[in-house]
This record gives sequence, C-alpha cells and structure tokens, in this order.
Amino acid sequence: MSNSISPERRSGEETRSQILSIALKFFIEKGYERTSTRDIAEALGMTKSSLYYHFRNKEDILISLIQLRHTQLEELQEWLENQPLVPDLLERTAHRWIECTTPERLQVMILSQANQPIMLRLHETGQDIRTGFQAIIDRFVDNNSSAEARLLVRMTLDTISSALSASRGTDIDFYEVLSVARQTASALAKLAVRAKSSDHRQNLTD
Amino acid sequence: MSNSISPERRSGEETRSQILSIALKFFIEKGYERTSTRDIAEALGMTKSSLYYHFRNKEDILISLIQLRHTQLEELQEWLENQPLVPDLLERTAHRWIECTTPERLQVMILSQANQPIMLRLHETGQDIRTGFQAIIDRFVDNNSSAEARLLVRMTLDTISSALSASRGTDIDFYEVLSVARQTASALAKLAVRAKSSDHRQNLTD
DNA sequence: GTCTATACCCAGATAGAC
DNA sequence: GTCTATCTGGGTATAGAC
Repeated sequence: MSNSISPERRSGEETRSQILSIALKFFIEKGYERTSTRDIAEALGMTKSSLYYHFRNKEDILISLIQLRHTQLEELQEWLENQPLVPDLLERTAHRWIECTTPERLQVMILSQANQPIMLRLHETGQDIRTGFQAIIDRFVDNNSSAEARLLVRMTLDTISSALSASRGTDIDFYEVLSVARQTASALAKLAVRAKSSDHRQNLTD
Repeated sequence: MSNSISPERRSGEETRSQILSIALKFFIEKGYERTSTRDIAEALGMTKSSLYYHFRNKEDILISLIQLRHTQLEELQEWLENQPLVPDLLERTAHRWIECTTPERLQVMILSQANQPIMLRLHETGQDIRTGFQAIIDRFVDNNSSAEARLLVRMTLDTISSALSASRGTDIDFYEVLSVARQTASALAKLAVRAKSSDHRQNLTD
C-alpha cells in the first residue's frame, strides 16, 4: 500500500496489485474520468505505456477493482441456497450481506455508484454485481410477484448503497452507515414480505 | 422538444434550450463522458465551437440540466417553513417531495446519480440539491441528534433516489418507482422519529 | 517477462474572422 | 451567433530495449 518506489524490478502480480491500489486511491479522490493513466503511472514511477502490459486499457483497471466484490457475492449465494425459505429469510440475507462489508468494499461501492455508464456496460454482458443479485432476488420473488414486490426486495438488499449515498458529503462514519443499513433493511424486509403476500391474495382472486 | 432543425436563425434562449434538450437525451442514452460536444452540435446542425457561445464548457451544460430541479426544492422549503413541527411532518414532507416528481425530473436524477464526481464539485461550492436538502433536514434534527438519526432523516427524504437506483436495469416503470418510494418513505420516517426520541432519552440521562 | 519511446488519433477548448 | 483553424492533452498501438 506504500507509495514509495522500490528501485529493483517488481514482480508481475505485485505490480498489478500496486497499480490497483494506487488507481483506487486516485479514482476515489478525483474520479475515474479525471484520473489519467499518467497520474497512476507516475505515482508508481513508471510510464503510462507500462500499464498496458498489466491491463488492456484504463477501463480494465476500473473493472478489475469493481469485480473484487464478486467473491463475497458468490459466498452469499452459496449460503442462501442451503437455507429454508422461512418468512424472515430476506431480512437475514440482507443482514448477512451487510455484515461482510469492509471499509475497502465500501470504497469500491462508491466507485461503482460513481461510474454507472461503465456499470451499465458490465450489466449488458452480465458481469456486474446487480446480475449476481438477480439470482438471489429470484429466491424471494417469482413471476407472479408484482413490480412493487420485486423492487422492495431489491431495495432491502441494497440498503448499504442507499445509506452510503445518503451519507455522502456528511461526516457520518463507516459503522454508522452500516448500523443504519441494518435498521432500514429490517424495515424494508417487512414491507417486501407484506407486498408479496398481498400479491398472493390478489392472485387467488384472479 | 422537437429534434428537427429549423433552417432559419435561432434566437438565443431557444437555441440554449434546444441544446439542453438534445444534451439530456444523449447524456441519458450514452452517458455524459461518452457524449462528445460534436454529437450534440451535429444533432442540432451546428459545429461544436458554437456551443461555446451558449455554455462555458461541456460541464456547464450538465450543470444547467441538473439545476433545473432547484425551483421545486425551493417551493418545498417555503412550504415547510410554515408547517408546525408535529410527529408526522417528516413523512408528509417526504411524500410531498415525491408527489412533485415528474418523469423529466427522474431523468435528471438519473443524470445526477451517474455523475457523482461533478455533483461532488457542485457540493463543495454549495450549489447542489444536497445542500438545499440540508436546510430541510435541519428542521427535523438538531446538534444533539445522533449521526444515525440524521442519516435516517436524509434517507427518508431520499427514497426516490434509492428506489430509482434499485430499479435500474429492470422493466419497472415510473409509477411503480414512485409508489415504492412512498411506502419506504413512510417506513423510514417511523425509524427516524424513533431514533430521534431515543436520542432525546439518551440526552436526559447524560 | 517487464518496461520505455514514440507516434497517432480524437475530444475539449480557444481565438478570431465573418 | 456561427464558423474555420488551431492548440492541448489524454488514451491507444506498436516496436523494441533490457
């Protein structure tokens, strides 16, 4: 994580993670578009063309950062598959997702929120977190569910994002964001479950 | 709002709003960074340098679009000043804010969410919506309030954003987003009021 | 395998003619 | 109010040094 440049040659993997680390720092500070490959390269004591040995292009660096979250999503998916579908499962799933959020992960979430055009392109090729979420959401809603119920389930699992984005520009810290995310997840889970059961009643009378 | 280009000379204000209208369309479709000034200019049958007569730079176009929302925020502020501080005022304020949201406003919200580095810079100079929100939030919380209570109030007023961002990439429509925003605003308002009164009890025992 | 030099293209922006 | 010409700087491709 150090900025100092070792005079000796770097090894491949190490250089790669140094690039990612510096890039995350710049992307958060100045934004992706306003960070030039030159900024990143110079901070590491190399030229910008060297970056192109490790990454296909600038966007590839951003995507690599964003995809660091995938492992935890897969773990959540795996855990969820083995759980029985009880009424409070949605709330427990949301809390589990919040629990495994580290400060580094929050920074990556900020990055994702700030670069939605790129997230959109990732979404089109099915490589984004949101697509991974879909599998989880499908556990809770089906084709008969109303749009409202589907949206409420998604929002229940997305309270970290909401809390994070509401906290932007304030002095509210990491733990308070997570605490509020937990509280709102519980409240929204109740709404979602209620919407779903009202869908069910609706369908019976059809 | 028409795309067709009139052969005769345009008048100043008219050209300006034509530029804004086309720019909004491109920024939503392709994103701000991937829209070139050339795209905008050619769609209007002019050259890119002509744009610089009407706007200082490309960012100025985006900022002008985003600030179209300000009027409604001021109206909300004015209304709120004349309301007595009763327990359900937060919920009613949130609903009122949701009620005055048009489809065009939602598009501008998508723009704001997608361009957070620019929003951040606007925030630093106090020109953004979030700063305007602060005055409203101050009506509900004071310096004694916990960070959690402050964040919950902010989230209560921000449910359109949350619902909108959760609906991205789905086929959920405008009215469903607003309906869910209303439901979650009511649930969050209750959490916020509860957090505030628990702060109060806390302060009494200090 | 790791990195540099260099050249290219395109986008944003400016100056000044009409 | 709009144009042409031009500048600057960033991302990219490639050849080749170590």
